[in-house]
Amino acid sequence: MNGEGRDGDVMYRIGLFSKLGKVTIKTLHHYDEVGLLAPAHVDEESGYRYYTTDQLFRLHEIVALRQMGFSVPEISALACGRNTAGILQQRKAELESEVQSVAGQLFRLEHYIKEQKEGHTMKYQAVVKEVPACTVFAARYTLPGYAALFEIMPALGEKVGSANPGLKCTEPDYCFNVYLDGEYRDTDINVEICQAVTGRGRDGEGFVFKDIPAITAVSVLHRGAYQNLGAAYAYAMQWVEQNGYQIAGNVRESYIDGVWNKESEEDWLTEIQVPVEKNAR
Amino acid sequence: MNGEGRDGDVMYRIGLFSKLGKVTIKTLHHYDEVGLLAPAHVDEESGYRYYTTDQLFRLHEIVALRQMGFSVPEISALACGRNTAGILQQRKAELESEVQSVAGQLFRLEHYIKEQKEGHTMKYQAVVKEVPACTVFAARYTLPGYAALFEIMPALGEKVGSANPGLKCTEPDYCFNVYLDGEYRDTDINVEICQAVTGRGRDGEGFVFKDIPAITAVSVLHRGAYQNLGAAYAYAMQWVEQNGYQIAGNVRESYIDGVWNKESEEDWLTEIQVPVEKNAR
DNA sequence: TATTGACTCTCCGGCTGCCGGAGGATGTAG
DNA sequence: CTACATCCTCCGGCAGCCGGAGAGTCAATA
Repeated sequence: MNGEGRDGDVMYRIGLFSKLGKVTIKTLHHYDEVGLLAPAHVDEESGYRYYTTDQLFRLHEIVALRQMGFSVPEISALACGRNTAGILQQRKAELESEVQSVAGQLFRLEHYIKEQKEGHTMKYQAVVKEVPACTVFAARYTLPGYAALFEIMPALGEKVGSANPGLKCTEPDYCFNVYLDGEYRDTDINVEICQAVTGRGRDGEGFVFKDIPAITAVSVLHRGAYQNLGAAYAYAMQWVEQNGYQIAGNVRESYIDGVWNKESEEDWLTEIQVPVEKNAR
Repeated sequence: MNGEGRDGDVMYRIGLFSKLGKVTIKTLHHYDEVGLLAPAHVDEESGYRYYTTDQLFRLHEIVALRQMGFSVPEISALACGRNTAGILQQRKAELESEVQSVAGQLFRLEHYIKEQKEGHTMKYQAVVKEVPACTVFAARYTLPGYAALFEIMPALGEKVGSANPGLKCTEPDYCFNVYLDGEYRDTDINVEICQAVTGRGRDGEGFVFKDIPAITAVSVLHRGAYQNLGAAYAYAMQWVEQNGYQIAGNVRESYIDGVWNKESEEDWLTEIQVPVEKNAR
């Protein structure tokens, strides 16, 4: 019925053993292949695998570790006893960040569902992205109103260009404004205009070059005229707050499509980038 | 510099577009292949993909959904607007159970680390497993002590067998006891002996057949003499409590190796199975 | 003793959401 | 005209198995 090993132990064939341990035959094959759990005996002729209850013990250990989410190589390492504490701590850290991440996903999904229920047209989508580091030239202005912005920009470009011949904008273009006022204003707006370029140049009157570091940002795209940008800002800010993030820098308003390449205001495309960090729980 | 579409829109090649959207080229290839996001235009000769800022909008939506953990087919379905609410709810349920599961893993790992720190020899490993449904014959006894158990069992087998010729035990064998006393006793022990068989038979004097349903159980293996089983019970119970489970039925003590096939008590192998359910948070 | 029928073996491919690289075509600048 | 960057299409790989094909084994029956 059951095979007998040399030492008289009961030997189970893989099918029975898999039922004893409540794992599939395929899994046992796999563990054999990767060296996690070799059968006590393999018949040389038939290739049949034979297991003993000792293996059941080992299997239990493996399953327990798998149920904590360890990978097969990790379990092998743990079995050899190398760097046990390190592996455990590392897995703990992984799990902790995974808890955060799954909770975050759930939060975002609930936010999304709620919005949809409230009948929003899902005009905005917030996305977390990494914005790479870059070099920009920056100029500060106090403007009478938003309209003045796009009169200034060509002139600024000209000025910087003539002081730095050969200077090039990045491709794709990355040009953004930072509003320096803590509050909303529609007059006397303090603004910093930044334009990403391919290398540093010499500072000039009213503009400086800076290297800005990479950031993590929540990004919201806005299509249409600038007068409605407020809604995009509101959405982004609300999203940040409700999804467990914290604002970690000045918000950037980045111009993708605008009057320079689209006739219709409806086609203008602007991206709000809110630098963020994860909330400490 | 940038291509121009028929309608005058700026067209981006895949590299620039990937930088605009902060996704890799490979990802865009992939989304094209699976039909999630086709480029606005593909050059027939060169095969080059060209994207517009419209696609950027769409891409944003996709990324947002991916960041909530939706799969590609789910996003396709959401895009088509079929069964939107259902998919959202399903994903929500998935995420909720994932939160549970990851928290559970973390809990178990912490338990494991703590044990290891306390210098336990990791004698026991708890594993959650599904125990399949089966048919058993069961008999109840009040025993003077544990030793009596294994005198009774052969006789019981005989009795049931003679009343039901042709009856066979399952393979692998599954024989367990359930202690009916709520507390520990070492005398006047109320016990139910169960033996899994391949089919129902006729009830007889002192024994009945029953179909027992599948359960989820926490399993702990114990190797050695029965007098030390207490430690395994203690471990199992503590584990259940500390890892967010709840006892959901009578504990089974299942005999895998024993006096019938192992000479040395040290080799006896017993499995404690504690039927459980997840705690409602 | 041949024949079932239940097991088991070894490949091989597939799942997800991409990544990495080879080998070759295209596009743009100097 | 030549670099050099960019792009294309395969192909294979990742983790931890699952499913199936095709062939060999084992124990018991007819």
